[in-house]
Amino acid sequence: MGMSAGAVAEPTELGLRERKKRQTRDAIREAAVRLVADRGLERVTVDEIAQAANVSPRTFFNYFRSKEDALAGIDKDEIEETCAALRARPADEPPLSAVAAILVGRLERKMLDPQIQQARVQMHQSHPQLFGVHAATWRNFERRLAEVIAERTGLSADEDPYPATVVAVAMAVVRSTISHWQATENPSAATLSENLRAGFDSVARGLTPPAPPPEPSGPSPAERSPTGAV
Amino acid sequence: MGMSAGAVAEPTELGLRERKKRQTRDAIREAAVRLVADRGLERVTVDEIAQAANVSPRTFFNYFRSKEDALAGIDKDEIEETCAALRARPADEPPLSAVAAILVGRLERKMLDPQIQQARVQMHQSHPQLFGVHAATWRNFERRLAEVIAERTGLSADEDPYPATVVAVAMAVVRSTISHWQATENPSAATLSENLRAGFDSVARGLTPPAPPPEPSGPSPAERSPTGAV
DNA sequence: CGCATCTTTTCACTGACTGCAAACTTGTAT
DNA sequence: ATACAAGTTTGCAGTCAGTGAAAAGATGCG
Repeated sequence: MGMSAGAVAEPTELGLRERKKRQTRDAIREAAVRLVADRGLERVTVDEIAQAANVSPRTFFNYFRSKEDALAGIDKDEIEETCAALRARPADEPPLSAVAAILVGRLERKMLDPQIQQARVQMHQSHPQLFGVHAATWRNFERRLAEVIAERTGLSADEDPYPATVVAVAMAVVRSTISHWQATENPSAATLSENLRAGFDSVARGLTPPAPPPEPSGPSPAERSPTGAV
Repeated sequence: MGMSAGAVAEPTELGLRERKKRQTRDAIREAAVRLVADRGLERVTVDEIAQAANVSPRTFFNYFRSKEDALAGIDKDEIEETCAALRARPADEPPLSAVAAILVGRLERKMLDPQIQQARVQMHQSHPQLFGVHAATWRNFERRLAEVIAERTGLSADEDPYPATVVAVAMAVVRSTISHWQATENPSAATLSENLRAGFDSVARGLTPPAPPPEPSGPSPAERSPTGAV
């Protein structure tokens, strides 16, 4: 088949085969996301996704291991980037602060595209099963970060539970805060970062309880501690 | 069929129906865990589990929504019990301590049957997908505990992120510690509790890093610190 | 063109899971 | 005891997810 007259602007590094494959993959993913966003996860069959993407059902499984897999967007590169960012923090910074900083930064960057991010979070809220697909990846993510913390503290990631604990706790703060932030009518999107920082502050203070709001019964006014940096 | 001579010591609060249901449920769960621990998740079919539990395959699905569901370590009753236990802690105890206490207690009680429990933990390690199924349940569990913490602290679980954070962090400590404990050759099963307590202590101290062990670079092997713990 | 290689499709199959109606068990009022 | 209401288990028939194998169709290349 001769090349069509309109020369492709792209420097066609990849052969026709590779291009077609990518195209097919994208078509399937796009069809899956569109259909699921429309009707919900269990109201969409693989056959329908395949049909919408103009491929056979079997081809769907040539590209994705499961229906959920087609909806995932997990990036190995991001793990590496985040590890590098953690390594780049000042060496004398306390581990929790360092992890907090990179996780908050990551979130802030992601929130720049609220459309996609909101949709993704929403999807995880309404289909917690999707969490399962990512579980292995997140576990790996935590492990890698823990290794970096181990380097920074001079501990052994295998022997000492501390690095893993710091990372796990930090992740928990992020998850919990996002969930809480989603659940409340959030006045402004910007406050997520503030909430995160407040959460990390609270952990850094050993999770001592904050002063409750003024109760009608017996107000015992403990002084509010000034919320500084993490 | 007459009751056997050995009269049941239990004060039969529940009718025969309810008792049989629990019995069936337990039988299915036990069969599922045992078989999966033996052969791995994908080498066991629902039919086999049902057969091992002496019920029809259809009955399996009357009790559990999926194969994975039968392996979930938490049910509604347990959530209620744990919430009650948390409510029963001294009112002046710091929230983190209270949650730590009930979670450690729960774990210790479960570890009384190391066969099953070990298998269960192992399963989660080798089949991270199971987290997906648990995600919804655990989320609910966390939510209920957070509500109790909210009661205890006089905060609003909806408005203040603190209760959810405490619970989420505590859960993270437990998960992380179990995982770490599993990964290391554990000399004795009893040290899990100690590790958990150490982890919670560390959090209570704001996750400040512990002192690192002597560095291997210099050929001056300082005496090993008499670390009883970890 | 002709051949090796890769991709897609078809087919047949196992296993998860659901709805429905029949059969059976238990609680209870008579 | 008996009978009836209500709950539980089961078999059956069917849909959908997911896999292996081999035929059929593209593509790359000499």
